[in-house]
Amino acid sequence: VIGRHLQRLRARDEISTEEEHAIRAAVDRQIDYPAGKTIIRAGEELTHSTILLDGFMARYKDLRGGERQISELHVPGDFVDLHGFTLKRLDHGIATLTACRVATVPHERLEAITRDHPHLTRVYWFSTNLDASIHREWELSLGRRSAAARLAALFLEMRERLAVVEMADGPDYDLPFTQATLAECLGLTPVHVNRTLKELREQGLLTFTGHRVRILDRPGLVRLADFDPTYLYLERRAR
Amino acid sequence: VIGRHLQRLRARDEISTEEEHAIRAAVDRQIDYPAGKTIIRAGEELTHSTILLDGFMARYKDLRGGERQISELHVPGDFVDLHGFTLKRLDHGIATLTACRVATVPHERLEAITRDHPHLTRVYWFSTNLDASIHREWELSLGRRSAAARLAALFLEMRERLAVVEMADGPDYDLPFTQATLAECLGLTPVHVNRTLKELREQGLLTFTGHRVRILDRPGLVRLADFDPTYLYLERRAR
DNA sequence: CGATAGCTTGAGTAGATTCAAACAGAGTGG
DNA sequence: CCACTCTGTTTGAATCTACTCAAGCTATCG
Repeated sequence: VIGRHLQRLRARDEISTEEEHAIRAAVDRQIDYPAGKTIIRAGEELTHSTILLDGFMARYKDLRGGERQISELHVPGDFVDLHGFTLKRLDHGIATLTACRVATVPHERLEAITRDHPHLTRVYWFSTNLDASIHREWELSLGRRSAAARLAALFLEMRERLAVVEMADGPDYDLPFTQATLAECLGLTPVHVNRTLKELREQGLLTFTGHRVRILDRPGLVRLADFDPTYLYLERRAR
Repeated sequence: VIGRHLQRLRARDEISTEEEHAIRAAVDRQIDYPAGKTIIRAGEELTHSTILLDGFMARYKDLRGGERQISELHVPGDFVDLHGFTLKRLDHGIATLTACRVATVPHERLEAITRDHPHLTRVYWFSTNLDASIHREWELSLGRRSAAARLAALFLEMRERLAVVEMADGPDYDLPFTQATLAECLGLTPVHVNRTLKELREQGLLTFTGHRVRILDRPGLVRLADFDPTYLYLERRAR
């Protein structure tokens, strides 16, 4: 069940079979959620963390006026609230974007890992630092990229991340989001996302229809977004 | 020398004297930098991490066109590139905003801490997760807050963070930044920052002159920004 | 077949940008 | 000591990107 999670970890570091066993032993139970459900509310006390097995989730923060900002998207294999292990309460909510299956990991078992598996601890620490790196790239998008460049950067990022868990067919992949969800990621309105998608389509850069992304001109998109995937830390590092 | 760093850690968790000794032993040497110097370039291989003892620093990412986005500000006591311990190369640059004094900590000593001090390891892991939490709050600002609300949120955040290391005089504090630096934090142009600061001043909310922030109407600012400081995790947690 | 969610397009507006110029203050050298 | 420069701040005018409000469209589902 935890295969994609291991793929994700092994894309960046070596995981010994002993460590693999420790991870498998840490997993408690599996849960299924419907689409559009908040599974963790901001400020809630946490006793376990959650590995996303299947489906898409989002971390989000809201403003009083109801404006929502998604701060990160999660794909299968991601530890969606591993940071909750040290934070104990989250500063944000986590919601499903599609139907999802997750595995839970009790915090006391994570604590045991920090006692007994220093290397694996660093791997998981790295994993939360990777989330922070993605946050920084999104800050760059939100602060300095045009609407078109933001969309390009988002679609390029999702392709790389989905490819790690073998969920991309070459340049194409499924992304079962509404345009309103994209707007919440990009700090735009749904209407403007719609217009900008049309632009990208008319320029032959990509299409996004029926919840599927088709990348038509990757070099063009990379140029438009000034996309540099090093922030995803996809090189395997020596132990 | 490391007093503010300990203050910062102890604002959030208990640090035993034994752990304090371990931290002091991990510190290698002190370095002084002038203002406006990039001390770590994106992608550079890292062998040590850096505690900011005095002065202000920023993490930043640039776009091809030269637009710069600051992703986080650092105040004295912060471990500015602790995440570099697990990432090994940073996805962003780090620059001084003022003259700074830092202490360096070799990565092999951090690795020793992960072997010998599980609780302290979690404290430092928490610390990088706190950085990520600040990133998320900034994503919210950049994506959904108006220019005035972004400024308000930034000034409120800096007051809280500086108060932890006793660098705030009640509601006022020194913030030796130019308006251009604020613009790079907030995803705005310097011109618009200037106009928006004027607005805040005319509404009696705050003044920012001569590198000093004077908070005149905190409730008004909190309302304007919808500021909720829980993302700074300032409550002391039980061990 | 109507209801609903999501997508699309149009028209008018607002917030932020760009370009430009003027101004203030600190530091420098003659 | 004063002209000069440099950096940073301030203001104005024109423009543009993205937003708002609104309506029409499409596909899906009970």
